[in-house]
Amino acid sequence: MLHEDVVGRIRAILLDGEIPPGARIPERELCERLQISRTPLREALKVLAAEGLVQLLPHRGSRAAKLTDKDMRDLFEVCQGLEALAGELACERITDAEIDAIAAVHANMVRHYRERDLIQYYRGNRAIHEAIVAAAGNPVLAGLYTSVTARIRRARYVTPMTPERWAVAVQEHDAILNALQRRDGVGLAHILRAHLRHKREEVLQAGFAETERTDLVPRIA
Amino acid sequence: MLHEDVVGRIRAILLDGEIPPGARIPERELCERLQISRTPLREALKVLAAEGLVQLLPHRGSRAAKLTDKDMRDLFEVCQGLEALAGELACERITDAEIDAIAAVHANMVRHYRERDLIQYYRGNRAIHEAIVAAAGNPVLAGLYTSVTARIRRARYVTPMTPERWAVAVQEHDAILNALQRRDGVGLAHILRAHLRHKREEVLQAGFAETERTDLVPRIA
DNA sequence: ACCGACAATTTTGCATTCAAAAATGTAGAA
DNA sequence: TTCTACATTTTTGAATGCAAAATTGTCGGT
Repeated sequence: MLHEDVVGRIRAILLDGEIPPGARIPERELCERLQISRTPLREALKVLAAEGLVQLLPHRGSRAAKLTDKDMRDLFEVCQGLEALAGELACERITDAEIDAIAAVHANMVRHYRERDLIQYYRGNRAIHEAIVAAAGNPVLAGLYTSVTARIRRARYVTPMTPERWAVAVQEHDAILNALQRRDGVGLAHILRAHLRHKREEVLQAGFAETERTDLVPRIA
Repeated sequence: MLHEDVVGRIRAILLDGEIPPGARIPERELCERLQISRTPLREALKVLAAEGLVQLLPHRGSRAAKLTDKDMRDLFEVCQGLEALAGELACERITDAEIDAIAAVHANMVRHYRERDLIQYYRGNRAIHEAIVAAAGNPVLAGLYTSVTARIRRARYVTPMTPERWAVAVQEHDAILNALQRRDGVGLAHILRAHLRHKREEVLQAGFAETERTDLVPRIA
């Protein structure tokens, strides 16, 4: 197995929550499962630690990183900035065909909304955001976006929405598509930021952060 | 030596250009120099590869990454986005004391400009940009900024400037400080973007990219 | 002399091994 | 019984060893 594949496999395990945030990462088990020895596994863990998905504690092994409220806020904030930038660049560079493709995904997503199929709705939703970033034609930006969004993926695409919030989100997506079609970069950036700000507020309100707050858990006695 | 230190040492060696872009990274030599074995060295190289400073070629070792014109453009583009975001956030969160500190560095930098001391000018320049990012109070943003700017540091802070361009850059910095003092986030974001766009144009014009363009080098005969 | 095939050497990537550190378990004293 | 000191076990972090791959060097054919 290639180094990048090892990193990818472990990343997937972490993102799927198979090793939940805060849990210790069992080196020996993962070695058996991936059929590799500790050397390449540990190389991968250090890479993932640099990405922020793994927390390394010297002489105490590694844990799946846990996000505090502050982390979540910071990540969303950066994500807003990256998507806004992507939106502006995309409007300069996107082709008509790419816009049409996004419009199709959008229409499909709206259908899923009408059917109240949250899973499928989120799938389309994510595809649209990623397509906009891809259309920006900037691999550096795309790379940062991937690593930042990976860390908030679960919060962003799992949180249930109130009917009101969901309706607003769909409206925002109409506006996003509209700005794209008009190639209104500034407008698109604006909408994307608001869209993500709303999502962030929702996520934080839902208390989706992963802190255990052991300091608030009273000891027995 | 701690893992993070190993990464830092090698990063420094690469950023100093001691191993120039495109050159092979001599594993055995580095091991001796850092007094470590190949295992921790290779862990560090994988981390640096994930950062974009090192290029790994399967079964062919690692090289110091080389930036093409496109890479340079992309990195500057992202840097613009990050600094603009940092500027907006900084205006919301910066304290009066922090602004005063930046104003002091600014005054000093202007003095170095009058003395035509490019080295010292760049030092202050960089300190100001970093202080703005720090004032944004977002460690995630700061982290991305660090890794993106590391890759363009040499291009950004070594390129000589024409007297005209230098004068304009100083004016832009006046405007940056002014926007900060007025806590005009939108304005600051605007100026920072323009400032970096100009720098990027300058760098690209100077042909600072690190591509060898072997395809353009005519063979003998 | 020049090119290509084959052998020798080097380098890479990973498994294994080993010492040090941390975690765990145990026994004895209060 | 409960706490602490000590021994045992486990886990971590790094060095070494080994097989596979790539590079280099050599030789024979043209």
